[in-house]
Amino acid sequence: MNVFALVEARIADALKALKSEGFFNDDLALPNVEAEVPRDASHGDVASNIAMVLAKPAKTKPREIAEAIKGKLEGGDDIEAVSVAGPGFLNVTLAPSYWQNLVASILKQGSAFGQPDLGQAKKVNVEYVSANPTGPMHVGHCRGAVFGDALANLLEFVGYDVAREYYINDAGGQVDVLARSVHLRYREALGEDIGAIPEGLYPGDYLKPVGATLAKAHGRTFVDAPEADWLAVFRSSAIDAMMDMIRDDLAALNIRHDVFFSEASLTANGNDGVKAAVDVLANKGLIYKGTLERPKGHEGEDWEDREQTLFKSTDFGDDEDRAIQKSDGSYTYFAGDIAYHLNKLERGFLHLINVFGADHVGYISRMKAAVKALSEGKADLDIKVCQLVKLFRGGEPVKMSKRAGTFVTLRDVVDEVGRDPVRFMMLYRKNDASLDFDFAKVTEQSRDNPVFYVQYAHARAASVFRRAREAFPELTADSKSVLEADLSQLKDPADLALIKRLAFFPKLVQSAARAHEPHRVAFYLYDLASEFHGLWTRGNDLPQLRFIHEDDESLTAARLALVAATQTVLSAGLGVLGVEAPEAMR
RNA sequence: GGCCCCGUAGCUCAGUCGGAUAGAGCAUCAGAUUCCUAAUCUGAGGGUCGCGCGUUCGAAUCGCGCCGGGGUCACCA
Repeated sequence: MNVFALVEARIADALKALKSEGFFNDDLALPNVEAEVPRDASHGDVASNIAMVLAKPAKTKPREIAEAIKGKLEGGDDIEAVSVAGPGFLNVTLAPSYWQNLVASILKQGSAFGQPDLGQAKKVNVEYVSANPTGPMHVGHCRGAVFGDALANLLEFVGYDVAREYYINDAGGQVDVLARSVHLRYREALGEDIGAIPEGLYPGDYLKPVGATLAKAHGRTFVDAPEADWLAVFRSSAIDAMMDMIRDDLAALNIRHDVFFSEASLTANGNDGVKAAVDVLANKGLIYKGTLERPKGHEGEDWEDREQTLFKSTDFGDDEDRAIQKSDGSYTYFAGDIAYHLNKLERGFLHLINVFGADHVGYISRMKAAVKALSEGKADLDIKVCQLVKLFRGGEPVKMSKRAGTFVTLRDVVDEVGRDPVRFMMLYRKNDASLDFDFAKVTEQSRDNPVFYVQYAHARAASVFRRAREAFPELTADSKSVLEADLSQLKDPADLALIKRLAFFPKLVQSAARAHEPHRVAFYLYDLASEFHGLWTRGNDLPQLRFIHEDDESLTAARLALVAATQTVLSAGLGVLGVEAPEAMR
């Protein structure tokens, strides 16, 4: 039980006792007790606003309630002091022994520390990246990829059963264009001069090897053959090649998926999963023929007023109904996505998370409407939007143009900056705020980069153990002497401040997981690293705060226990972010 | 024009479920290393939380209306 849960439970007990003694009316419903960190450490270790919450329903002054609770809490195990402050805050200070014992508890739990069973092994589906299989990943995909991966890690960390999915858009017109582009490269590989790549086809050199492979496999068979003969073959090898490339790019960022779900598979093998999904909605009376109004801002002349097959998404909070079929009768992308999400539901997922880029925000409300309709409100879909990443180099924006071939790929960024800084920077910002990414800042001025700051803290902890080995070879992080050290020696305020920061980790991880916000972990790690660096340097002035005392093995063991606990939490947090926790920085 | 995101120190950004005197980094200024890695630390200055109204015992946080920046808006994916 973490410290907040402990205090919450104590207060809840106190409320029950007060109620049975007639302090409150019998019909008063006792609310959930919430405890948090007070803004100012001088207010105590844990604070609760429960008295103010209860004031109105109990028709009693908040301070009066707080005083009554205080009376019940005082003298309890591990509680050193209770005070009432301000309008009615209840401030609780825990005994040093409680904090000292926590260090042992962290070491005992190891990497399991901070994993409250929030998820209870419930199944969660996280869909992220889902970039079109028409080329290498560009830098714009980077943020959503890292975010989705870290979010999946986070949910796994708190006990969810997470499936990481990638939806391959391999069924639309784009992949036919891809196949045609590859056909040109195929002819080129056979010696033909294809000239400039025509407008509308994919010009990238990355298609050359695909053409060459097809040339080797099929010779000249398809050079003058009608498109119908080769389209499917070329499409499928092109998609395979692109997905291999994308998987490599993702691997460079340490990102993996459990499921690559093919859009085309929905309608393969004689099944029509899209029609089936549309039928599900039709059976609920949610599909109809109708016309949409021309959008206000749409002044273009290419607007056609025509009847379409529509999904009544406005019944579920969308702004307008959405098209299911194109003018040629084939299904829209949205129809396929409905089928995919029905598939997720059929696989037993009631918690769905999609990670979108900012350019897809307009898609959110229809997707939520679809899931609401398909699941009859039983499933929840959260859509996390990653805002755009703007690239800079030394303060100057990096201009990108696909035509000029100057667009920056994900691989470019990883190669130049490194995996860990890329991941950390992408997570060192709220997902829905736009992000300026400056190559110069992340590389040249690496001193200012928070990722090194956090990693350095971990490396320093490792370094202490390397040094300690010289004086006390037996004092390893997992040794009995360290695990069972006399922790009452950790009594300096700086020691206790670090321990309290460690104690916050479980609550932090829980709230980050609930909010689906992995960036909170990154900021926490920065704060924790700061606390540790501070304690380290304080050893300059106060020798008793140094970690190694060659003339005192017992004290060294206790201080090493604190270092090990810090290292454990840093490592766990970095693990959630998918950033390496190095043993050394040089 | 509709919808979504953002607006907090000179700059880049945190701010937990509505809580106490709004925080950090950078930059500026002043300091710290015979000693576990100075990729570190200590201190100082710096604020109309875009503006207004409302809800509340209490608002950076919630609601409404403005202002500014960005994204997006039948049929593509």
